[in-house]
Amino acid sequence: MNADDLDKTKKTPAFQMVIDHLRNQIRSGRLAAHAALPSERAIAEQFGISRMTARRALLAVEMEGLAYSSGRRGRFVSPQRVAYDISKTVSLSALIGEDGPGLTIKVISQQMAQADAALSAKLAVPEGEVLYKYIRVFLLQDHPAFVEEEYAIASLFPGLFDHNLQQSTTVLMEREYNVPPHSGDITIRMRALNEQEAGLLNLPTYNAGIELEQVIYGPDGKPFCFGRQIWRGELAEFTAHAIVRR
Amino acid sequence: MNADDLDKTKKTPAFQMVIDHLRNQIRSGRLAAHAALPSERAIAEQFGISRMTARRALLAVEMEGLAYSSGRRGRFVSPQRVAYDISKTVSLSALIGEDGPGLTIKVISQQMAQADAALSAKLAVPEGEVLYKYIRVFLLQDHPAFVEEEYAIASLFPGLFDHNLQQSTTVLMEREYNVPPHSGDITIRMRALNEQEAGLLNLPTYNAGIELEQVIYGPDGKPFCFGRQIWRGELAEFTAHAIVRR
DNA sequence: CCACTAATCTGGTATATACCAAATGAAAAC
DNA sequence: GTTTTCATTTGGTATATACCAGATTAGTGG
Repeated sequence: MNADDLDKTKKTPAFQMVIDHLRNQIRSGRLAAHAALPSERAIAEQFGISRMTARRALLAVEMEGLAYSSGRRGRFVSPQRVAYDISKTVSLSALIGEDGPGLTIKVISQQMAQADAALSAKLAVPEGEVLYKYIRVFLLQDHPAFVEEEYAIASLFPGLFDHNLQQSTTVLMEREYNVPPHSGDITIRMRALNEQEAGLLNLPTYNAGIELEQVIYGPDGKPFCFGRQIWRGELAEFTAHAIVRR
Repeated sequence: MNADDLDKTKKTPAFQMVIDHLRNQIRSGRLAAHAALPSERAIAEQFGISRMTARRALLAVEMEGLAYSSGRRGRFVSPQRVAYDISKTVSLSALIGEDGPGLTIKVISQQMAQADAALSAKLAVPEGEVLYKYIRVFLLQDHPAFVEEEYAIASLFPGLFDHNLQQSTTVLMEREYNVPPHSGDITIRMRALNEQEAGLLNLPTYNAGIELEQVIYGPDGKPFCFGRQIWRGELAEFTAHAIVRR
């Protein structure tokens, strides 16, 4: 498809037609995950449009989750979404398996923190309660999937920071502290990334991602951990099995 | 805040600073839901930037879910998100209550359809099985929240289309056909809107929304209904309670 | 006061151009 | 063959301008 195929007499904007073309190319399976897409300038020349219009089409395809931009290196075809059953597990790394072929966890920061009003409500602790706070990036095949900011009640997990946080913390908490996750309260919404998240996920700050917040409860029904994951929108897929209550 | 406050010697792009300003204005609560935001041209003049840059900031704020654009009428502050507990109910209208003060359901189309491969898999029926297909928009206080495309097995609901579809179909199916929803399988992801969806939700087609797909099962464990809801991203918030299984 | 028309405002689409800065590839030097 | 430097390519940011078309407001006439 090229400039001759852009029917400019129709009502369909040029950028839409380019979106359709790119979408078809990606969805056809002809391009592998992480395969490079043509540059803004190449598309502009190919279709006889301005670079800004080409850019717009590429941004839309990114928005659709079919592609991602990687700094000045170019844009690439997105890998498949990760299906995460939120009604069965509260730990993605436990789900995928830490020894799975593609999962990498990077610790970005860790520190002691004190519960503010919001956190004290989430964790059912008094304001000022000492918490562990750690921020990590989860990468799948070296491709950042989501950023997680998590808080754990310090009194329940003495010496938590002496352990390697590049693993499932729920598995760690169960193994080392005998605190198994029994249930979780989860909230999912779409929102924009902040600067740090965007930087860690290699996305512009105004991009939208999917946020998954969860409070994890132990067998005694008390919360012990609160986390926020912000996912690249094109990678996230959450499933659940619901039993209807009346 | 105006042009004097845009510090152009810093590294922060102008559009980011305008985003921050708009975001603060909206989040401060000084603007009510559905209050008008300044136009692109007004912001460009106020901050001494180009209209394209102003536009970019406004689009980002929309993307963040804090505002929505309404044709050529302008941009407005988004209403609050609707929290929808997907682990308890499979019917949003039943949740909100059809006699609730703000819910309106509009039927966009209805027709008989035949199950293709994908639908036959979802509904556990043979390909070619006769289905009801209906597309509806759900509005909250006259503001479109999501578009739903739903399929129901025709043999289970004779004369379904003789009923008013401007109501909860799960409630209708239980009341008129004694087919109560027992459980559901739900999938949530982020994707771009197609043209029809975008038109119905008053959004540009390249905008991302949250898609919620669900298969509804009766007490006999057989699926009877499959639906796809595509939500305006700024309005959706899904919650769930998970029991951890090992 | 109401209806119609014109003017104005709004967001939407597109372009050409300019510049920046990170990343990559090619060429030159050791 | 390896390292360094330069050139090119890439996405990112910004601008001024043009035009379109829907929506609203203002003005005019009955």
